[in-house]
Amino acid sequence: MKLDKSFYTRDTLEVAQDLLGKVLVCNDIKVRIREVEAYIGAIDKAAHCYGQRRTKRTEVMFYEGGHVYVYMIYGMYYCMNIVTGNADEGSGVLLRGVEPVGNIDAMFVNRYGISREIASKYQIKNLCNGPGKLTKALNITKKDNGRSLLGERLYLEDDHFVVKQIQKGKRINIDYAEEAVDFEWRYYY
DNA sequence: GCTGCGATTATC
DNA sequence: ATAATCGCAGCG
Repeated sequence: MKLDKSFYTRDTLEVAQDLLGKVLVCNDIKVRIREVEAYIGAIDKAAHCYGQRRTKRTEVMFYEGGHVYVYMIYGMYYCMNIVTGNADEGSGVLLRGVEPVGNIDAMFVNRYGISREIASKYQIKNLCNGPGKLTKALNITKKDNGRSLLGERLYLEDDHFVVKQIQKGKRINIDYAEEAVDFEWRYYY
């Protein structure tokens, strides 16, 4: 079942936890969400849109929940967020890790430019277990910034997979965020 | 215009 | 532990 708008326009921390175990569909590739981090601009110094910082880059973060915020990091990688809550809220959830569900071969080609056999030195375990890796594996780039998750190319599915135990902890690589470094908004299983 | 740096990754 | 690599935000 495809998730509709009402799934995304809720409290960000609830959406973040509910995202775990859901299936992300991108063209013909499917992956299951394993690790996420929430970012809430109104109170979160780690968020790009902290303090209503509305720039060309962060504009999408202020869209209504159910859109995708993609930005480039370190000049080399893209990170993908799912925008949550109401319009002008400025919050979202970063996808930090997923696991392959369908069309793993295409993911290998996207990641390494070669077939899975030839890329045998690389392990499936490392295929998409990071924010920059998963966008590469799914071929998600700047062109997807602002895209709706209610469309055809990119959307989420609930296949009734049950996550037994959700783990939580502090977010990764946000040392600059002062008190927000201690917010336990990273969820995984 | 300039500058410093980042919600990362692969490799040493 | 460190290089790779460039768009963005802040400043002026």
